[in-house]
Amino acid sequence: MPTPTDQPDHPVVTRFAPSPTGDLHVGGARTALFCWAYARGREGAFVLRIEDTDRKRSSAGAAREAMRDLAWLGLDWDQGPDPAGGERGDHGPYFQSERLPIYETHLERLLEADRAYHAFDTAEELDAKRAAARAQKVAYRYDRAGLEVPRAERLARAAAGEPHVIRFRTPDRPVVITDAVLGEATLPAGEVDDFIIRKADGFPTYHFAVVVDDALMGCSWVFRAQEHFNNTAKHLLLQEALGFDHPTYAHFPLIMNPDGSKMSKRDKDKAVRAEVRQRGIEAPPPDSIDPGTFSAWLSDKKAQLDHDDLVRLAAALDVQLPEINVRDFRRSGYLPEVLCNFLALNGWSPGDDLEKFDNAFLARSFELGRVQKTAARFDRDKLLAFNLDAIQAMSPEAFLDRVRAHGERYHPDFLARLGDRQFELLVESSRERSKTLDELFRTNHWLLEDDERLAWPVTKPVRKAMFKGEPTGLSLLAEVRALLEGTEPFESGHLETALGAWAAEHCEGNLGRIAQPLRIAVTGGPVSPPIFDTLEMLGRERVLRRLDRCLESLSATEEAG
RNA sequence: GGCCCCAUCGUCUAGUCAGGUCCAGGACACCAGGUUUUCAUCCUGGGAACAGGGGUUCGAAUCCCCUUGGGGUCACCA
Repeated sequence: MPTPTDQPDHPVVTRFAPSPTGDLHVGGARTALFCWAYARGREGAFVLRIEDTDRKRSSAGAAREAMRDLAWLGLDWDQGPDPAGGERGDHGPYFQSERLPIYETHLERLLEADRAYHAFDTAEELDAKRAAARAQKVAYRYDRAGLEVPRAERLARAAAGEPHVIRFRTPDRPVVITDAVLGEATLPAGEVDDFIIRKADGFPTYHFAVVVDDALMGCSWVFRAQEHFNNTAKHLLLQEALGFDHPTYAHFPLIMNPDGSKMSKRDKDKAVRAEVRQRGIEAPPPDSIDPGTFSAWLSDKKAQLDHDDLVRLAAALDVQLPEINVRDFRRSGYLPEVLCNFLALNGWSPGDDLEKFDNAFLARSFELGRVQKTAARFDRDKLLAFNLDAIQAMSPEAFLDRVRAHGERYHPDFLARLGDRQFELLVESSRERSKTLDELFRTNHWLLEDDERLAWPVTKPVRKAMFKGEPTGLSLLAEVRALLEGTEPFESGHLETALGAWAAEHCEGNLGRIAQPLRIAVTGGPVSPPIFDTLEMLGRERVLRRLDRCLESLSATEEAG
């Protein structure tokens, strides 16, 4: 049973087959990206199949979201569900839950040939055996208890409707797996047991469905994550029993957290929990999440907040959630083309010290021989640097469009409170300091703050800018007020000229002496876009009001201590 | 624990398959300077790795073995 590593006569058909049990994980996204690239680079076809054989955990919503995420990444498929309705391709349906009769046909063949059998073990019996194996520190393998029931009886009991599963009768011999990236591996005989191929609820298991579908859909190349490597033996055996050709397998290295742990949705919960614990928080911040939910979560270390609550709580605590799923990266303001580029670099590289490229290049250049065998640790800092570079390379117009689209999706309230010109100015002045599309929404709350409620907490940089030096920033502020009142028009360029001249006279030409106190006065803190833009965004009236209140507030502070 | 796989800077990686041009290259991060009205950017420079031990060979990051370390898997989940 040779597994072909090269199939010159086969058209290239790859597939991505997510299980719609939650958001699309970045690891899954990378698998999809590589599958897509391989097909696109070889005039092949890319199939999307939804593996929803787990009735309890699958949802149509998750499948829709996965398709939306793939589309966002720029990955299109030739065959599979069509998000607009219906499906593309001739080998559908592409939801496994709709293919039950097909699986039954092939199951029947196995049953008839006695290559599979009905088994009536209860879940409790199996659990007990597993626990026993664990206690003895040996690997659990199904003991074929089901085969002790004579075949005729098995058939009769199944026909009578007794609950059962169907198991594959695994041949007792070693299995050689040939993998296009890992090479050859031999699993010794007995390593693969009589695994279940149809569950008690009548649905096929992953192993059975994947083998049948890959064969029927003509998928000649199976790419997936390394966690599936050992499963390949089961699939190879099933293909033989069913008389199917073996596809070429390639297993990609896993993508791990920076600390080497598995990247999982739990990490987000952990990040928030760690922050809550570290700050000793005992009740949720006002307007975040339900106090009952919060305390139940806090008191149970194993509990996980649902995603929306987590996002709300993280926002209230100003905690950055680690991005795990594609939609997390989207929400954080990463560019899809950058995410693809970076994801491709985790596990593959084109060589020649080249690391910036687009999906078209990836499609042209991707080859299995250059795929890494070792797990990669996901470095968000480097991703961020890539995202920054891409943003800096964008035209101001393109950046404006993309930030606006991002804002409409994730910060509609922010957008609604700004005038067009105000928003454009904010975006323009933020571009060269933006690492993500989301950053300017997070760091410019001063713009939305009510003038009458703005406060000036005296932090170290504030003290330095306002109270130190001779004259102090605070006194310079009082002097510059008249200038601001008279500058016409109240616009960035004019303000720059006027304040520049004023600084030459009053600050020995050192603009910083007045810029920083001004920034603090009008924003409440030491960080904002360039000062002239900051002033224009606010407008004269608000600038003066904030200035007056600041003078009042900080003069009192200065006198007090 | 059984079985399978893997191993180059802190991280992603080039170089490995066809041994010499590699006292190991790039990027991110880091450190030190510099530019800058804050922050961020930007510029210059720097430290930083072939896991260890045996072989094979004139010659090993590259081939072989062992040790160590890491990962995967052992579900009526995929």
